[in-house]
Amino acid sequence: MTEKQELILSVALNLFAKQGFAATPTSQIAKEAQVSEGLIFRHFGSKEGLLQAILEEGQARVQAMVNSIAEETDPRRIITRVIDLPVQLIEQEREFWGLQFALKYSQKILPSKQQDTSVIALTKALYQAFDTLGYDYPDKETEFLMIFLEGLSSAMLTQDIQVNSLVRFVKVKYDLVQAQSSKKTQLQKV
Amino acid sequence: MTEKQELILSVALNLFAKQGFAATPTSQIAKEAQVSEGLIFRHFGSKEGLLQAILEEGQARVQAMVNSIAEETDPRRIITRVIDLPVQLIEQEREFWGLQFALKYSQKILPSKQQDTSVIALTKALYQAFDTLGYDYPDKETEFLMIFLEGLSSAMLTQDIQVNSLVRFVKVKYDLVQAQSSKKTQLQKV
DNA sequence: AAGCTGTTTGTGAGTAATCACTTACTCTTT
DNA sequence: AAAGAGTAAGTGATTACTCACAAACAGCTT
Repeated sequence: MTEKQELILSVALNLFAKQGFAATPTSQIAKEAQVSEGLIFRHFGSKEGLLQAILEEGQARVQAMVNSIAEETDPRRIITRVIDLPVQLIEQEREFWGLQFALKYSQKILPSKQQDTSVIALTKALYQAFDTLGYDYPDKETEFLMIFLEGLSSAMLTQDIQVNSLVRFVKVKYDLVQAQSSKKTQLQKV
Repeated sequence: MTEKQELILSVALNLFAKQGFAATPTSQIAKEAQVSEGLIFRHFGSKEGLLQAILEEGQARVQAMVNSIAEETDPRRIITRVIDLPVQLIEQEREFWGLQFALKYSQKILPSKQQDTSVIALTKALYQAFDTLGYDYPDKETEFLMIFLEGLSSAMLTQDIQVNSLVRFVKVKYDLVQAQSSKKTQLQKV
């Protein structure tokens, strides 16, 4: 991977996230990366090939974090880390996730099965955690939390929300941390 | 509004939702609507004007439903109807909402202040409902539910989930309906 | 009814600009 | 000297949009 190759990837990610894939011409990528347009096609074959390279690079980093969560044994730690995961990922790579979410709604782009397996692994870990903790409907509880986290990710990308206080609130609900005041807000388990 | 004008709007919505705004040429819209390409520009001025017309048309329908919820007085009915709203909207106009979500992540398109005011009105109604019911942190509770509903909408558009059972599960959590079995899963209020 | 007139609706053939991509070539590294 | 990295100048196809003109329709006067 040469310097210019990495530069192209980074500039392309930046522009795809900002303007959208279809609305970003390769000529603009070349110009801002200060390379010839032909180099993009030499390295990545096509504009779609460039997109795929960007997506695969980002996906590898996710996989590592997901695996680490799945190895966890303490159910409360699992739930905590699943909640923290999207927040960390988006704070680290906001542009990448903005692009991911934008692509999600255009049925043209293939979702690269790796992403599915990540989500499935996370779902399984969460289910076992809720089950171990004695929740009555661990499957629904899992689905509920996963969908909330999808909304949280979306909100982080499109609005500016106070993530920390909201995450704390959620953790209190799931009895993962103590409430700050004497009042209680947690979910009732049984 | 002539027949062909409505035809253009409907075909354009269909294609924008399926392929994305930038990836859909006006020539394709004209072809599938069986009108001359010039007619699109006669009626809507530009491709962006066409998009705006589509968005404004859909937004009017939302406003009516939101207003009706805000007039509600019973807090439990408010929460129930806020939860049901996105499900109904997406079931009625899946393509329109697919387009809305896709546009959300491309910073280019203006979000048409009307959408903001709808969300604000909904947020206010929800806050008052939670407050009336004696929830400890009605603001956090509101934010939490709104973000979950954003995730629910997203999930309805991109996966196929069993919405009904999930919505029921949520309503049990908020004590809006009875649990089917003797087990309890609802949120604890105080 | 019939004719006249102005406005709106609609068409088809343009247009310049831009698109993704290619090719012939040079430079750099080993 | 062989191979990959990099470039500049193209390529035809496609893009959003325009324009000159025709058809349809409305109202108004005979």
